[in-house]
Amino acid sequence: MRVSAKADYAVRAAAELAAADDDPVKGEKLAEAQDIPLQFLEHILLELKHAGIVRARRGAKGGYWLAREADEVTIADIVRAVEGPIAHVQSAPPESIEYRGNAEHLQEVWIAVRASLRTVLEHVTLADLVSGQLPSEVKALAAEPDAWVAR
Amino acid sequence: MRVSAKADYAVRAAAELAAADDDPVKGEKLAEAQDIPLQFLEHILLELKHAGIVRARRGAKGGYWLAREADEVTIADIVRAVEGPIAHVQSAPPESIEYRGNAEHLQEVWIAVRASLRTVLEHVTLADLVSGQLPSEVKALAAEPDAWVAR
DNA sequence: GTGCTCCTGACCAACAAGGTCAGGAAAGTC
DNA sequence: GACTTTCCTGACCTTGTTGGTCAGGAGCAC
Repeated sequence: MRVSAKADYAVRAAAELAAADDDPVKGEKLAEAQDIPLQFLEHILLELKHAGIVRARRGAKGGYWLAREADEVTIADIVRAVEGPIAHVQSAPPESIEYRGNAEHLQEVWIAVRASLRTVLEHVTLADLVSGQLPSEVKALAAEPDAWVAR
Repeated sequence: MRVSAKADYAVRAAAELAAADDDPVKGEKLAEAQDIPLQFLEHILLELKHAGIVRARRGAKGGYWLAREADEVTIADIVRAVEGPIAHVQSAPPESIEYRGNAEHLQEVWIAVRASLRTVLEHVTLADLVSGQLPSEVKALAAEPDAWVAR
C-alpha cells in the first residue's frame, strides 16, 4: 500500500514534460528540475517510452516529450507503466480471487479499494497536475483537514 | 500499490476470529479454515497481538480471540499492524514531502490517494466483513460493474 | 508431569527497490 | 566524415522485503 520512489519520480518527470509543451527536454534538465538521480531517471523514462507515454530523440537538440496531450495522460497511466497493475492482492487481480468461509466478502472490499484508488488516479491528468486545477472530487478529498494527519 | 499476502492473510484470520465471538480459536483451525501456512500465520498473529488487536492463551483450551469487539476493529487497523502506514510515498508520509516546480500539486494528489484508501479501509469493520453488510459508500464502489474489470 | 498450544528467534531463497557503471547507437553540427 | 551530444540498454550492486520454514522454549490445563 505504498507509492514507490520510481512512481513518484515518474510522475514528477512527466509533470515537467507536460509543462514544457512538446519541445524536447533533456534528461539532465528533468533530473535537475526534480532532483532525481540522472541514470535512474533514464531507466524510468525508457519505461515510460515503452509504455507509449513519452517519446524521445537523441543527439543535439534531442530530449523527451509527451506522446499524447497533457490532458490525455493520467497519473494512473504513469503508475501502471512503472509499477504494474494497481491494487493487486498477492500479485493477482482482486476479481480473480475466491475467498472462503468468513472472509467471503473480502473480495468486495479489495474491489472497493481498487475502485477508490482509481477515482483519484484515473481522473487526475498531467494538465490538471501542472495547473493545480485538480478534479473536484480529488480537491474535496484533499481539502479535509483530517486527510493531512498521520495515523 | 499492492496488498501483500501478509495483509490478506491477517484480515482473513481476523474475520474467522470475529465470527468465533470470543471463544479462543486455535492457530491450526484458523490456518485450515483460510488455507494459510500455519507457521507463517503464527508470526502474523503475533504481530496482531503486539498491536493489541488480538489476544491469546497457550495450552489446552488455548487459542486466539479478538481483544476488542468485532465492530470496533477496522481493516485499516489490521493492515497497519502488519504492513505499516498506508500510502506512504518513498517511505515517508505524504504530508511531510515538499515538491518543487511543476510537481508542486503532487502532494495534494498523494494526500487524496491516502484519503480515498481510508474511506474504505477505516470504515469497514470485521463485523461488517463477516456479516457482508458493508458500509454504503463501500458497497456503492463495489457495485459499479466497471470496478470489476481489470485495466 | 505431560501434553497442548502459543511464542520467539534464526534462518533461507527469491525477488524488488533504488540505484551505479560502461558502452553503444542515433541525431545533429562543423 | 569526424565529433559531440543525448538517448538506449544491459550488467551489476547493495540493501531490504516477501513469504515462508525450522527448532526450541514457555505457559496453561489436567
